[in-house]
Amino acid sequence: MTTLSTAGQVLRCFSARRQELTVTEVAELLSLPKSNVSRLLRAMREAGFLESVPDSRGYRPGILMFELGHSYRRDSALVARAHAAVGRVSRQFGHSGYVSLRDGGDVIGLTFHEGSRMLRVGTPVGQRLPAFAAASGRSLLARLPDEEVRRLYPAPLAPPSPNAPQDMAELLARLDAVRREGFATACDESNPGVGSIAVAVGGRQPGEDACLCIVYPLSLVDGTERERMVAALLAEAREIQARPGAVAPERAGLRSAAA
Amino acid sequence: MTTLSTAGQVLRCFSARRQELTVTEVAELLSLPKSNVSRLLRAMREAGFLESVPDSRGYRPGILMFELGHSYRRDSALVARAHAAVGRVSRQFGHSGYVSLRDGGDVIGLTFHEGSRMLRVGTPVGQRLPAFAAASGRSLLARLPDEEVRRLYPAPLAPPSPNAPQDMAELLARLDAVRREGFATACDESNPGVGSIAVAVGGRQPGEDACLCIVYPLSLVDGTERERMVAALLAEAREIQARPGAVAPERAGLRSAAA
DNA sequence: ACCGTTGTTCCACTTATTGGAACCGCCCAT
DNA sequence: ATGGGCGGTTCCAATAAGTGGAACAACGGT
Repeated sequence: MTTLSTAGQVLRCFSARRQELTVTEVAELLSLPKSNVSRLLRAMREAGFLESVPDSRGYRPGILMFELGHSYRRDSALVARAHAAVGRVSRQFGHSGYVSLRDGGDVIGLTFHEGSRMLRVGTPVGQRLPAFAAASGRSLLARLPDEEVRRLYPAPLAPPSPNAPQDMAELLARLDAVRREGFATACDESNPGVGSIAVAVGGRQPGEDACLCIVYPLSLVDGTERERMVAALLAEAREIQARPGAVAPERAGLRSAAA
Repeated sequence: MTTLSTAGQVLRCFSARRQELTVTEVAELLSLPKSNVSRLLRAMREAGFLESVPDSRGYRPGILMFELGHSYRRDSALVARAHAAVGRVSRQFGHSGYVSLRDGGDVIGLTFHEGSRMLRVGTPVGQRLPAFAAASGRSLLARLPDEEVRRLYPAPLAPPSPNAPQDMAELLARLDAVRREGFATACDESNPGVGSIAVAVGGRQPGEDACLCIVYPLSLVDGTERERMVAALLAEAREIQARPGAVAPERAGLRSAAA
């Protein structure tokens, strides 16, 4: 193991839940000697990857991570168009929408358009979910051959709810349905009370796909509205696929703030 | 030099301008042999710090950076209160506002509240500016002793505009004024056409300070409005300082999206 | 003041990193 | 077509790092 890959493992220990970690916690999570972890975390702090939390022994990701995170794919044409498309559907129905990407067996929210109804789903930006247990994730997984999906989940699936696929066979069956129908849906899977509809759009390379997803409170949406949202998302995705090089979306205001 | 600190240097080569870098570019920027850079970038990709850009030789920061960046200080009470306070002043006057932090001799935008006027200043979130040439930066620098400010800028200042401090003496004089008056201002410094007013609030530790900043188009604001904005910001900052442990701001909607 | 916990330092051992030079592959100009 | 030129990779011995068990130090709590 190189120092660099261990450092990567350390960073993966952080999440929205775990915003702060100590030497002992990291040592246990990664099964490493405390001595190594102690030096590694200090070295990562010196290098800017981490910072010490004041009045605490803990470490947290450094401001360098924050800075880098905020220009991620800022000028990707595909993401920009997907974001604009999601925004249109979101405005039309009043439900929140977002664009997400796949990273291995997970999906991560990339951009968000907040819904306009009083009861609305909040932002998933920067959050990681298991792809197999999310509409957005399955819409992206469906673009891979079954064989590759199997490789992404070598261990048995750990479904977060009874509505999620319970094993590989069920997952593959649902992916097949996504391939036939062109969209994926989920109800009460990774997030209780939330339903979602997702359509993937392709980049030039496989693995460079993005996903358009609308999320809504289950209590608010009936079959008719759901079908209209599916149709709207499919139409937007078709438009993106049909004309790969089309216009980027507008940006309002002066470009960047002063101080 | 350890691998880790070199990796940190590599990441610092990226910015809003430079979203993608090749082996040769990094080798020149850091004055390192191409052989090392070639291996390092590959190792950083394997570890998740970077990803290869499709149809290009280039590398860009990886999705791991994006993920980590989005939970940075998400649950800091100081930042949350500062953000809420900036939001109130921003709404009152219609101009954009933001919260920023100092990192060495730079400031970085952390949260943003968009203005409501047709002409408004855009987001600085995740962007790095030289602290000495920004109102937000000077409000934070003013909390340090002169001696430490000198240490932060060992080389002669490189002012981005004639309105910025041209040398260390002028900077220290302006910091002194900030300490007396309690706020900092800037016009046409790092961003042309933009004026700004900034007030710092303190964390428990020095260096853990945050800055409340209002930014406006110079063409829209006269002396009277400016003074009222200064007063509003000062009042908010006083409130934060007076009651360090007070309430966090509201968050709307269901907490996190499903998929 | 003591104990348990957490983090750091030490040191011999092992392994990775370094950087010059040679090499590969691609694109462009002749 | 062919020979640069350029960007990137690979090779290798010298060098500098990382490793982990154990002893040690620093806190916090009772």
